[in-house]
Amino acid sequence: MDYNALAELLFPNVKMTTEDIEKLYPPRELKEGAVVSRMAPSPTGFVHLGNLVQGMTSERLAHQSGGVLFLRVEDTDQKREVPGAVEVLIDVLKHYGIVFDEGATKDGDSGAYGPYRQRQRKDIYHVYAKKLVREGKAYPCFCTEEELAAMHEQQAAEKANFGYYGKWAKFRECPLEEIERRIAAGEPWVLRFRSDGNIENKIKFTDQIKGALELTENDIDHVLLKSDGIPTYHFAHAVDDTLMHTTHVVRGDEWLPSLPFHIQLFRALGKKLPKYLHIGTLQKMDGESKRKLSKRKDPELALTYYQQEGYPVKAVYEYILTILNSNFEDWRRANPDADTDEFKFSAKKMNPAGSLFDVNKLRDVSKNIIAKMSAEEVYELACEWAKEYDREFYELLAGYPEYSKEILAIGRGGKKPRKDIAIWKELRGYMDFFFEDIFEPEYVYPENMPYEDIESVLREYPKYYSPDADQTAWFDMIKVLSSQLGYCPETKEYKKDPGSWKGHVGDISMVLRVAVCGRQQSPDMFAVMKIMGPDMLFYRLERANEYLKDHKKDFEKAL
RNA sequence: GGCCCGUUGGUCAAGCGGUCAAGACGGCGGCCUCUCACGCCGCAAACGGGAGUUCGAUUCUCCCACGGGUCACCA
Repeated sequence: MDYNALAELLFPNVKMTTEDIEKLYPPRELKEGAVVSRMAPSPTGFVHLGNLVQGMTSERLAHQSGGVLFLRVEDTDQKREVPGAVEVLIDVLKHYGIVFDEGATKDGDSGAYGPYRQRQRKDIYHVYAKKLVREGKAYPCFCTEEELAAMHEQQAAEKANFGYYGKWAKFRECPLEEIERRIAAGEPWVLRFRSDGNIENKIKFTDQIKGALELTENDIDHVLLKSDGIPTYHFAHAVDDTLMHTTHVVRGDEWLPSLPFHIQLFRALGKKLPKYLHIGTLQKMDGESKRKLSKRKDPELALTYYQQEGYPVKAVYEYILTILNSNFEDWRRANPDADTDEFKFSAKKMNPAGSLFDVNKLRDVSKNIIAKMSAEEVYELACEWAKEYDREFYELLAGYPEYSKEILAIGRGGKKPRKDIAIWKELRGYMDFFFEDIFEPEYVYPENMPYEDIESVLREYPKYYSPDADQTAWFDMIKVLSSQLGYCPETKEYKKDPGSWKGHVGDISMVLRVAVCGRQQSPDMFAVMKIMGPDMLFYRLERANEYLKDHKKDFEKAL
């Protein structure tokens, strides 16, 4: 077989050589040990947790080492591509703090190693393809989809391994004349790799995460170029990561099965293999068993889901960091205020197995992060979220900024900050009673209290309240009111001798809390009253009292 | 089915030949407290199974089981 003739037949318009191209992609001038890595997502319009996990790993490895992180869009599958997906992708990644040094941007590309969109690199792949053909390492295949499907069935029936290999590789030894004839007839073809592998052979390989691996050689003649001339992932990966001088390829371990093929490809091209980090895929609990998170079934896989729910970006980021490097948690405890970039990220600490996504843990991380924020910061982020997802609440926050911030400042700062909310979505429910417009009280009072006493508290309390009192004085007055009504002013004393009292000061406070907040849980009542001011406070007491009177019968029935 | 990866409490996980097998989340109980949220204290909870190697295996080897992934002109 005259491979040169075949190469000319297949790629008559390719004049450049690989050397010509490689001159355009000179080695990067980086210090020793600098990692060059990339994110290489396909633009399907769906950015998921896996993308972030992969992206964060690449980002840390690159930037921590003084290297380069770039974004390459793998748009080789035209069928699946969603219009505008690249923009969405860039926006979402930016939102999560992944900043690229070069690569695809919203208005084109930036960087010296582009283009960074694979469809625009078609000609480059063809130069390498032609070279492989000339060296007898690739050949055209004219099989139709139907023929391939029939082959698959046949293999299933014979219990043979699936794939285009050995005797199944119909066009592997096709004579040049036949190829010429078919091409002249306009038959579509794909370019296949001529594998020299044998499944009897094992190859040793060291993955940066999984460690020493023993893999079976690839004997399948995979497709390099599809019939539209666009490369498959495999071929684009080998060519691009060579030209762009990627040193570390970070990807999900669903790629592990194709690694032997990639190793072959790099060798066939005469290029150095990058280092690989195969990350275990994120799992989720599905009934009794674990499974890979799926785009179709699991909304929580989409990054936009976390935006909608109102998880702060930092929370998602830190949670993923704890999954990636479990010692991050310890580091965080030791360095509560340090920037996450100061944490020494290590590929060696990464778990070779896939981990289960744990919403509880995410919530915990998120609570801690929100608890550490200033009222100002909480306000800003909450507004940002509400503007998009809870317009009514947003109007209130934006309409009363100072008031809102005072509310958000309750129990904030100090050694033991309140940890009430994990996501912005919950903020409304936490502070709604501060706003008359969205106040929805549920008047449920302590069970041990008779109607008359509740009524007395609601009626009498204004006489005991002074807006100028400090917390001690404020509480002392509640104690006085308690005594007047026969309730023990000291909880401890009451517990020693419950028989002598109708109840204790806590019960009286609870009545006030229910009347003012419309529920049995609230932050510190002193702060609540102070922020509300006497007008609103007294109004709430009156309103509660009216409600109480209106429902006197229900109340007595319940007793 | 072939190939590959994985397997420490419910979950995330330390461990890298000798430990009473960390810690975190969650759960439960208690303390603190005007409720809640914190905080503090405590409890329950694990090395998938079987052979080896070894004085000694969670740790090394093999087999099995289970879980996962993958076998496209998708990435």
